[in-house]
Amino acid sequence: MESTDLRKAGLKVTHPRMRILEILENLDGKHVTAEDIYRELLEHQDDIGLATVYRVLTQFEAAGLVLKHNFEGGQAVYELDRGKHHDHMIDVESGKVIEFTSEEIERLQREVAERHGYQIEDHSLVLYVRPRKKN
Amino acid sequence: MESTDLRKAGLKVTHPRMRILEILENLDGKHVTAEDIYRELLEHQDDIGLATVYRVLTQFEAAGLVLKHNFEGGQAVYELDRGKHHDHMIDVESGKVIEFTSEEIERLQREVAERHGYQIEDHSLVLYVRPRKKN
DNA sequence: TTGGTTGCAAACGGTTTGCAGTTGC
DNA sequence: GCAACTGCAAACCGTTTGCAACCAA
Repeated sequence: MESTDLRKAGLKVTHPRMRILEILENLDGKHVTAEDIYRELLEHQDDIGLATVYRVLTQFEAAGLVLKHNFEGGQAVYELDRGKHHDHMIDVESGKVIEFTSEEIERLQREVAERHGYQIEDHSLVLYVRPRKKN
Repeated sequence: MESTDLRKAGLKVTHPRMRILEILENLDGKHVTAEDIYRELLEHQDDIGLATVYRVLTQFEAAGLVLKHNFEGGQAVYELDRGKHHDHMIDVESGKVIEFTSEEIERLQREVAERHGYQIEDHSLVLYVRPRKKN
């Protein structure tokens, strides 16, 4: 992912955008808040404002480059959209986020929607989990 | 649902609490924001502050009397917890919220969690839907 | 050259909180 | 009587916006 992706999205290739894209790429699977990115930038002496981080993330989302999630009504978290859809499981003890997919669940969702005369536009499935007891 | 429920929850039976409980009861299935309740109270000349509405809803949630949902990062919406678990489908055109249940989806969720060594504590499933095209 | 982009500070909107006065029990 | 509760206004916190300076094309 590089400057081409930005141009394709009709966005000028600027330092803030490239740096934020880089940071998102080096996350493999982790999810970050706007502030996480902002702090990371500060640590590397990049003089990029928090407002810019928000603006860039919003543009990236609109361009289909990143996904935004609103887990448990606090801060929004972002991740690069690598194309393969997945849902999330959050370990409530450690805060760890696990990604998973289930074609069967997807199918049942479509079925339920259809049964009500609808078609699915989007969906959000989050499991809040706890390490299994070994009783 | 009445004063008994409040006492059971260790809450004093006050006018604000009773009124808010009443309003929640007369919703059958609809979902309201704190402001919705506040406006409803104003219309009936109840002199109850918005802060109180928030405090009462938070207490009701902790007491297991109401459910709070954070659909699409705006305002939180509340509904009375009538015991039977359900998920939500939101018609993105009209904003209408439809409740549904699917024991099969629930089962698959438990399976997925188990497969990762977890047990489900809670979950949130929201389908954003659109009336089916008659192609 | 110029329109998109940026940093800053101020505004925003939903929610929470400190406090002094009030009320249920 | 006294702890629980309330209304009000101010604080909070994540996010957005107005604006003048800046810079990619």
